[in-house]
Amino acid sequence: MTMSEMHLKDALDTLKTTGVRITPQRHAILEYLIQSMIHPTADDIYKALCGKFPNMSVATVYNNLRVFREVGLVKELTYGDAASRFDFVTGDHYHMICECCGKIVDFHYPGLNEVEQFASQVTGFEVNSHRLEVYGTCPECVAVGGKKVQ
Amino acid sequence: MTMSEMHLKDALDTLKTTGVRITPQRHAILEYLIQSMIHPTADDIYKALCGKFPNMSVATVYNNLRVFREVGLVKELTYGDAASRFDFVTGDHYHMICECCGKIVDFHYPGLNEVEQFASQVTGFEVNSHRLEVYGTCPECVAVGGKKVQ
DNA sequence: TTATTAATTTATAATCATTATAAATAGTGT
DNA sequence: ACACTATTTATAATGATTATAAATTAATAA
Ligand SMILES: [Mn+2]
Ligand SMILES: [Mn+2]
Ligand SMILES: [Zn+2]
Ligand SMILES: [Zn+2]
Repeated sequence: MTMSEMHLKDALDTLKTTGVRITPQRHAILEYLIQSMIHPTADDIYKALCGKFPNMSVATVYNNLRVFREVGLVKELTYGDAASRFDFVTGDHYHMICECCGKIVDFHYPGLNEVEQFASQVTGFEVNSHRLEVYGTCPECVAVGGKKVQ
Repeated sequence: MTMSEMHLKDALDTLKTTGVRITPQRHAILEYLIQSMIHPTADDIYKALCGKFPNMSVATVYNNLRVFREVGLVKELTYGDAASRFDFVTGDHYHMICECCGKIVDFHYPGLNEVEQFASQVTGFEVNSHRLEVYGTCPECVAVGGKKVQ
């Protein structure tokens, strides 16, 4: 069994135990998210699957992404004006984002617990989580001398 | 001269040297941003000033916030569905955000340069900046047993 | 297998932050 | 005060996301 197949099986199990029905659309969205490396938007997913599901509504994609987020299968990466992007959850990692072409690349880094603790002490908040993104220019965009777009 | 007055003077100087005209609306928006502690949305600013400027358009607020961002006077904090919030730039700092009431509190922390360097090495990107936010529950919301809302 | 039932999907309209447009107005240097 | 142009205003448009309600279907038990 490949890694992707294992992730899919685990995800379907999670849905089953959470009492969420497994529909062909949900199956396909999960499958797409697991194999995708691009951190797709809802519309990316819709476009990728509307060949297989000609009647599927964008609302279905949004609805299911919300369901997946609520049961912890998916993380939503939100940005201002631009559309949210979705990341199938496998483990903690951070994102490097190209300000020229929008590419998002994963990277792992040993936790930032000390920052969380420090922030908690100095603000008095109870800490739940944190979000770290690094912005820059990807090698491809550097090569063609790309300028900041988004 | 108070700190706020100095910030305002510096900001107006920046506009002058950048060739951006100083209008009453711009003056008022800057003044409001400098004294505000709440990291206001464009609409917050609009509501706060439309008493003084009964004919001002929301578009004016948005336009000027973009101008201020472009000349480096203001940072835009973007979130998914929710409206952007704006922060008058005085120095580098991070944000602690209450997931219950939405409050945003500043905190300072010695740079995360090593994370930037690490990320650059491992991804091959040229790094420009990073964004770190810590999420949790503020003391007030903890006191009343508030639950996660946004 | 079939019937039942509630969850889900679909189609469509609504929402809401933000941006675009064009005409009216006003800041700045002379 | 004048001329030139940036800015403001009013309004419409955009685009991502959500709401609604009717039609469909997954899951479960008889
Ligand atoms: Mn990722
Ligand atoms: Mn701040
Ligand atoms: Zn790039
Ligand atoms: Zn709070």
